[in-house]
Amino acid sequence: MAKVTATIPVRIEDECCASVLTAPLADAQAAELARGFAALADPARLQILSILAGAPAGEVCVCEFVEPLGKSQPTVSHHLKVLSDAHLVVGDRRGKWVWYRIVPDRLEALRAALAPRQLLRPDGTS
Amino acid sequence: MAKVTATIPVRIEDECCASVLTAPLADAQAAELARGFAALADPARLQILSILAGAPAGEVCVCEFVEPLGKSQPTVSHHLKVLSDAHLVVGDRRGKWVWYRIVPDRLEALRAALAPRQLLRPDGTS
DNA sequence: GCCTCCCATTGACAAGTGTCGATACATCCA
DNA sequence: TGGATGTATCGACACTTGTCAATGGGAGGC
Repeated sequence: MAKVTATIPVRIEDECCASVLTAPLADAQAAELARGFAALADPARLQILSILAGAPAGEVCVCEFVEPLGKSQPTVSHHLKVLSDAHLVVGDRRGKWVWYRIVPDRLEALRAALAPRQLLRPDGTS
Repeated sequence: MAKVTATIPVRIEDECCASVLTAPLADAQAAELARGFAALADPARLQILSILAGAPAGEVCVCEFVEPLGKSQPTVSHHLKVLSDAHLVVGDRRGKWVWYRIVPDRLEALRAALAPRQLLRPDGTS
């Protein structure tokens, strides 16, 4: 926030675009957050996270996703890669199988970015 | 969650894809959440929300976005429409200008969907 | 060695998205 | 009524994304 002469309802006079509002959320931070939310912007990927979150052991074998999602195996693998690239999940190979689990910190960071008070301002530049 | 024979670490025997995990997050809910996150999946839109969140009066005139975002007016209008369609913001016309403000409930709903315990399970089907 | 199984990658395609210039619409003022 | 100003829509474009069939690669069993 920068200089704002009228603190409250800004009279509807003749000047609307009074500059104000310096750099909001820095470009780099906005881009980083956007990448995270983009990874969440697909039903299949949300269902993957849902399945992972509901798994008793906290991790699920890749083959467990194919049937519930109703997608082909390459498609499932693609979505897992997107989530993995976004650091929302990590995979662990054990023998023939690969087990994925959620990365709680990353998810929490995205959740925190939507917090009411410091909305989208991880640096506290409110 | 449905029937799971082994409650904990699922032996690495020979059966991996043992069905399990019935419908996770329902398709409709997943699609709805995905639409919400898709609206957040763009740096320009996150900056718009950031500017709105930082505005003293909680609302900002459209023209206030153009300069800080560095995008053309039609592009800004487009992003506002995306946020509006996702019910993340609402616009209010006053005279020549249109003032936008955040819809807290909608944002909170998306944030809640990322909560650790009931992760992505708004219906509590954990 | 070879075969089988699980998963990842590639290639290709349709569909969706971000962007801007041009234009239309809405409102206010003279 | 006409012009000026703020905002939304349209058309077009490049780019990205979700999807699957086909293929490649790693691990275990024979």
